[in-house]
Order: sequence, then C-alpha cells, then structure tokens
Amino acid sequence: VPSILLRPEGWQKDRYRRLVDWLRAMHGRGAVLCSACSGIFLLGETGLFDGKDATVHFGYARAFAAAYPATRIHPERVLVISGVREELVSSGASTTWHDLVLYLIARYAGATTAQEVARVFALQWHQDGLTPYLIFEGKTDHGDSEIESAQRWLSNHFSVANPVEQMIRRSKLAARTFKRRFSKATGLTPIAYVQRLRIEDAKRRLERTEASVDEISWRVGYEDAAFFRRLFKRVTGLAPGAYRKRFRIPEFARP
DNA sequence: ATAGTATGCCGCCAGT
DNA sequence: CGACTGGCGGCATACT
Repeated sequence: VPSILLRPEGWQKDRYRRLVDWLRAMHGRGAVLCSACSGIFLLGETGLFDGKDATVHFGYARAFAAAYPATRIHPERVLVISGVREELVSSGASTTWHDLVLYLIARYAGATTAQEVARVFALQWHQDGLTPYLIFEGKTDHGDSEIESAQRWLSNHFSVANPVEQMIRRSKLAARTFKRRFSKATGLTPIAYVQRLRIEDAKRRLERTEASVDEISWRVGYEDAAFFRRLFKRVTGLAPGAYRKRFRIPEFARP
C-alpha cells in the first residue's frame, strides 16, 4: 500500500470496506502486507496490526495513534517488520520506500541483488533512522493556560541561563506544582522541553548559517560546546557537523 | 576525559 | 473520598 496522500483529519474509517476485506483475505492466504508513508492507515483498517508494531510518516503519527490505538507506532523508525511470519512490513516517512523496496529485494532475491539495485538506481538506506528529520513542536492543546503562557515565554527565552528557574518564578506557582503540571501538560519535564527548543534552534542555525558549532552552542544557551555536542547527538541522533552536512542547502541552490 | 558544583527530578507526605 | 497543591530530601542529571 503506497502513501494514499490523505490528510490526517480527512481519514474516514470503514470507507474502503471491500479493499480491506480483500487485504485481509490475501493475508489469510499467506501474503506479505507492506505499507509506505501514510499507507499504513489502510492496513490499520484490517485490524491485523492490533497489538503489533508499525511505522508511519511522522507527520501522521498522532492521527494514526488516535485512529488505531491498539498499534504501537514508531514514527522515528525507517522500517518495522512484525507479525509471526514477518509478514507485516511498514515503512516510515516518504522516501523510506527505498528501504522497503531494498528490504524486499534482499528478502526474496538476496543481499547482493539488493545492493546492486541500490547502486544502479542511487537508492539509499536510511541508516541513521528518522530522528534527525523530526521537528520538535511542543504540545499546546492541553488546556492548562498557565503552563501554556510559560511555554509562550520560553519559546522566545530558552537561551537564557537557568530558564526553568526563571519560568517558575514568573509563573507564581510553587515549584513542585509547576513542574508537575508542566510535565503532565507537555509530556516532557521542563528541562527536557528547554533542551528540545535549544536543539531545534541549533538545527535551524546549522542549516541556514555558517556559524561555527561553538558559536551556535553559545547562542542557544550553552557555554560548554562539548556538552552541547553530546546533547545534540543524543536528541537528534547525529553530531552537529554531520547534521549540517546532511541538511544544509548546497551552494548552487541558494539564491 | 574528568571532576566539581548547580540544578532539577520525583517519591513521599501532609494539607486544602 | 479523590484531586490537587506544595514542602522536603535524596538522588540523578545538567552544565561548566
């Protein structure tokens, strides 16, 4: 099932009854079911992924989790193989269909053939996973207005020293209460949230400027660049230099 | 790489 | 009684 180019809010369950019945029947006769990108929504309809693992384009992860809560979804993963016969295969964001195709070729025709095809068609394995592609966006639909206003303040002040302490002081809430409510509302502890904002800003600077990693480290709020590098790698899966190399707009493409 | 200090986290518990 | 607040302290992590 290829990406069916749906919008998450446009997805209607039970709309493709005949197709889904057919998929289920084919599965019963031993077929391997595969999806790319948002195609997993259609496979989700079969119920075959209930209690199983799958991946989807990270942009649809929340919508998928809402529609098919029985499936464990891993949007940061490139390819997820599950089912007792390894017959339920899903691939994640957009061009991870490369990985899916190469995997299938390797599975049925051998690794050497897969490698040949990859070379001839310039297909790429996404060896580093999809974490480097993910964009952090804090949750704001939680309905806790005090925390929301703290988030708003933070989005412009994350690079100051001790942002958590400052944020708490501005909120007029007790520290214990603030931290508890912040974690509940956003799904992240205050410090973890600050780190995501800092790293996200650093990513933009790596993509769009020529600033050195040391300078970027300082600008997003870290005096110790060694610490920043370690943190960056932990959050994104890539070191800052490697990230820049991968995502920077090449010279010839700049206006 | 390492050491040292500061800061934050979280279970616990009492209070509202 | 349950849901929330908020102080305390030991421990972990963040940061320099």
